[in-house]
Amino acid sequence: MEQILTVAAEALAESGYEAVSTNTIAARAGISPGSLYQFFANKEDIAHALAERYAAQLAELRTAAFDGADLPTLPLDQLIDAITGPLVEFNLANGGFKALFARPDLPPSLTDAVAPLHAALLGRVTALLSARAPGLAPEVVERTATVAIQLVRAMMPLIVAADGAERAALVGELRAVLHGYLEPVVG
Amino acid sequence: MEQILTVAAEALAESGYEAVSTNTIAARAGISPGSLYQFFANKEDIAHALAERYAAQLAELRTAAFDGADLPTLPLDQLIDAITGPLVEFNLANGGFKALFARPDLPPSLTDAVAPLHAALLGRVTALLSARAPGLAPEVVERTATVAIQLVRAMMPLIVAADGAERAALVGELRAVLHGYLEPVVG
DNA sequence: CGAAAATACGAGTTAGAGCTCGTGTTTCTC
DNA sequence: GAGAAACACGAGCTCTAACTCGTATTTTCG
Repeated sequence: MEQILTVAAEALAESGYEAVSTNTIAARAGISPGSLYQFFANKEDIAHALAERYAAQLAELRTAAFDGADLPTLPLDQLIDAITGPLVEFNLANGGFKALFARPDLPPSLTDAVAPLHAALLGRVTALLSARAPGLAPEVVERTATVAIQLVRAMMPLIVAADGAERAALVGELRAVLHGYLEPVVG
Repeated sequence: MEQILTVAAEALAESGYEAVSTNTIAARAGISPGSLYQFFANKEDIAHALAERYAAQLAELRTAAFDGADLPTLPLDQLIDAITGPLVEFNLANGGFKALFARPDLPPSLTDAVAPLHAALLGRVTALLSARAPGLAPEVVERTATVAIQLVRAMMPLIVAADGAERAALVGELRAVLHGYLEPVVG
C-alpha cells in the first residue's frame, strides 16, 4: 500500500494527475487493477492518501530539522534558509508533491483531497509569523502566510526543473523573494 | 471564430482545460461539433489560437497603457504599479487566461501551444530589465525576469479569486513582493 | 433560376479511462 | 489435510470525450 502510493507519486511527478491512469499505477506497482481497488476506493482516494502521507512527511521533516532551534527569535534570513533548504530537498525527493500541491486549478474533487495539506501548512506558517510579530492583526498574518506559501509554490517547479548552478541560483532567488517580502512585516 | 474563442475562454475559466469538452464549446458557441472542427484542427489548436489571441491582446494593452511613459526611468514602485494595474484588470476580464498561463504542469501538447505566449512575455520583461540595469549579465536578467513573471503568475489566481477589500490587499501584496524582489537588482 | 461549391450539421465511431466481478489462488483455522 | 475466508486477478463493462463523415443546407455565380 505504501508501495502503491510511492509508485503513484512517481507517476504523478512524470505526467500530472489527469494523465496518469489507475491501470498504469497498478501495473507499475506490480499488481492488478482489481487489487488496486481493494486498497483505494477510487482515483481521488489515492490522491487523498498521498496528500496525507506528504503532510505527515512534512511534519516529520519539520520536527527533525528545527527541533533544537528557536525559530521565532532567529534572524529572518537564517529562518528562511532553515526552512527553504529542507523544503527544496523534500520537493526534489518527492516529485509528485508539486503535482498535487502546486496546481492552481485542481479538479474540484482533488481540491477536497489536498485541502488538509494546505490547511496544515497554512497553520504552521501563521503560527510562526504570529510568534515572530505578535502585534499583527490575524487577517494580516493569514494573508501574509498565504502569500508566502504561494511564493514558495510558484518557485518550486522552477527549482526542481533546473539543476546544478542554475538550481542553486534559483534557490537563492526564492530566498531573496521571501526575504524581500517578509522583512518589512516580520523583520 | 472569434466567437468560438471567446466561448472557449469562458469555459476554460470555469472548469480548466481537461474538464472542458469540445462538444460543450461547440454547444455554447451555438454551432455543431462538426462545424467546430472546420475552424480548428483539434482541441489543442483551440488552445493555441486562444493563447495567440491573448498574446496579441497583451501587446495591445502594453502599448495602450505605456505609450507615453518612459518606463526605464520611472521610479521602481511607479513602474510596478503601472504594470500590475492593467495586468490585474486583464486577468479579471479574461478568466481563461490563467487556465492556460498559470498552470505549472500543462500536458506536453499544450506546453507547445502556450510557449509563444511565455516567450513574448519573457522577452518584454527582459528588455525592460536590461534597459533599467544595463550592467547586468544576460543570464541574471533572464533569471530575474523569469522569477518576476512567476511571482505574478502565482499571485494572480489569489487575486482573481478574492474580491473587494481582500482583492485590493492582495494586489498590494503582489506589488510588495515585486518591489522587495526587484529593488536590490534594478532599484 | 439552377447547378455547383462551400459550409453546417449531428448521430455515430473510436479509443481510452475508471472501475467491477466472476474466478482462481493463497492463507488461515481446526 | 480439508474446508473456509481472504485476497488477487485481469478481461471486460460502461461511460465519456475527441473527432468523423455522409447528408442537408446555404451561398456563389454563370
